[in-house]
Amino acid sequence: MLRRFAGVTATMEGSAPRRTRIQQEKRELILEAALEVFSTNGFRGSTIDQIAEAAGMSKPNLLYYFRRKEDIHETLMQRLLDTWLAPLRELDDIGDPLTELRSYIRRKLEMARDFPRESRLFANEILQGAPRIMPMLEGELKTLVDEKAAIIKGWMRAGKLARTDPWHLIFAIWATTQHYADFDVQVRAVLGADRGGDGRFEDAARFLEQLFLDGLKPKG
Amino acid sequence: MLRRFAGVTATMEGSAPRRTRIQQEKRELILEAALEVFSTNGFRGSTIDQIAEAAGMSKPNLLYYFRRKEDIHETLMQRLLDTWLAPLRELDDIGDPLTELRSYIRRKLEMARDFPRESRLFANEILQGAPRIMPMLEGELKTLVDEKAAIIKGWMRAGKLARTDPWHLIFAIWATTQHYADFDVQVRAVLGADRGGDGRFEDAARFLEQLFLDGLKPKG
DNA sequence: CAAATTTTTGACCGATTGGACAAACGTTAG
DNA sequence: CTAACGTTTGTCCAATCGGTCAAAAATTTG
Repeated sequence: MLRRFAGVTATMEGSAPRRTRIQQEKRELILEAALEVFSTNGFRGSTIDQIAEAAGMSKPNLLYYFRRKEDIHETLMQRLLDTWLAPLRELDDIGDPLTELRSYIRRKLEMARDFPRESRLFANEILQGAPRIMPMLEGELKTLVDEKAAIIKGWMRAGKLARTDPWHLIFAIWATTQHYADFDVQVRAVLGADRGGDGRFEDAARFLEQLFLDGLKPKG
Repeated sequence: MLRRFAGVTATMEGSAPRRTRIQQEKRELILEAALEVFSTNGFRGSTIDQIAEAAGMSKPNLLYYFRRKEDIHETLMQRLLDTWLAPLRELDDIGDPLTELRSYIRRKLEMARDFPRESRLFANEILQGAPRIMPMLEGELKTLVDEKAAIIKGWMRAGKLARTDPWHLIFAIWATTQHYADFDVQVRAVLGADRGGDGRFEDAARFLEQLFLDGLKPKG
């Protein structure tokens, strides 16, 4: 008799892998634990034992739901990318350009605040050369960014926005917002006990809005 | 007879550890190799064997110069921090504020271009919670940033700069410049073959200058 | 109920890890 | 030359790694 596995590799046929209630719950539990572990230790720095312990189960039990360590990481990555790019997808041609950009910045900053582990997981992957998601970067991501850069370029041509490089503008928004998730320890250490509390995201939001809209030149 | 070691732990007395010519050269070789390996794989993701091979020597030979893996990382970190904060230390009260900030941004961007491995080594450490340099962040770094933030605040009070949060301004400069080192793979993937070449740093410099000085609002 | 199936676990495996050690080798000073 | 010292390496070790497997335990199905 063939052995059965609760997990399904990503390369299998696209048909829904119909899972039992227990399988769904346990897989969810593992992914949650793995997000915690991977995001703070990186892929190679994390062990299956750590994830299993964080998920409250034995290692062989975990391997019953995900056959390989990489399968967990892959599943996590696929889910992440959808939600991670959602704010940029929402960037819309209709509406006032400055308002549109401001709310994109705000949404990205909220994601850094509410999903710091996802941000760090992504940062870890990119830092190490993106060995597992390179095709996505050159494909899906590039296409999306090019598309949005074209919209921004249109706004600039219409005189609604200062003329500048849309791609580097998007990079700057990513960098400044994700910084508050990826470099959180540093931000809190530098701000100190008094200013490093919960208010730091509102301070950041105010600052970034002013920076991106008006820059640093004094008025008048 | 006591065994001798070419390496000296950081906790030993501060006296110069007088080393032979060979020791200096080999230690330098190891640190160069370790920078390459650590910056792309993280601390836990790197092995002594990898570093030894990259340095062209056997593992026991490497361990003759650095007794533990951590000692290499620690030495690398200490050297890094000095040069890494040098641009901020240069930020000076004399001279025009906008010019001063512009050249700080340019210096940081040049460091991202010329020392990407150092940037990634630092990013790796912060991402994983800065377990090895936390005291430095709360001590030396915070002191330096507070000091420079006070200078910037002075400029703002004098009407030479738009009023905003100096700390978050420094974060934004760090984030936008280091992004081109830490997320280099992503930047190149999104820009594509034509625009992702050597010119990307000049494009970034132009964009960042405009962003920080004038923001995105259209003129007039 | 009982049979079939799914879930869980302890024991185990080969590979890799960081590091120890003594012996061999090279170099230098008297 | 030779003794002392500095350098290099092969070999080894215990711990940890990702992953297997068979059997026990729990659950679902008829």
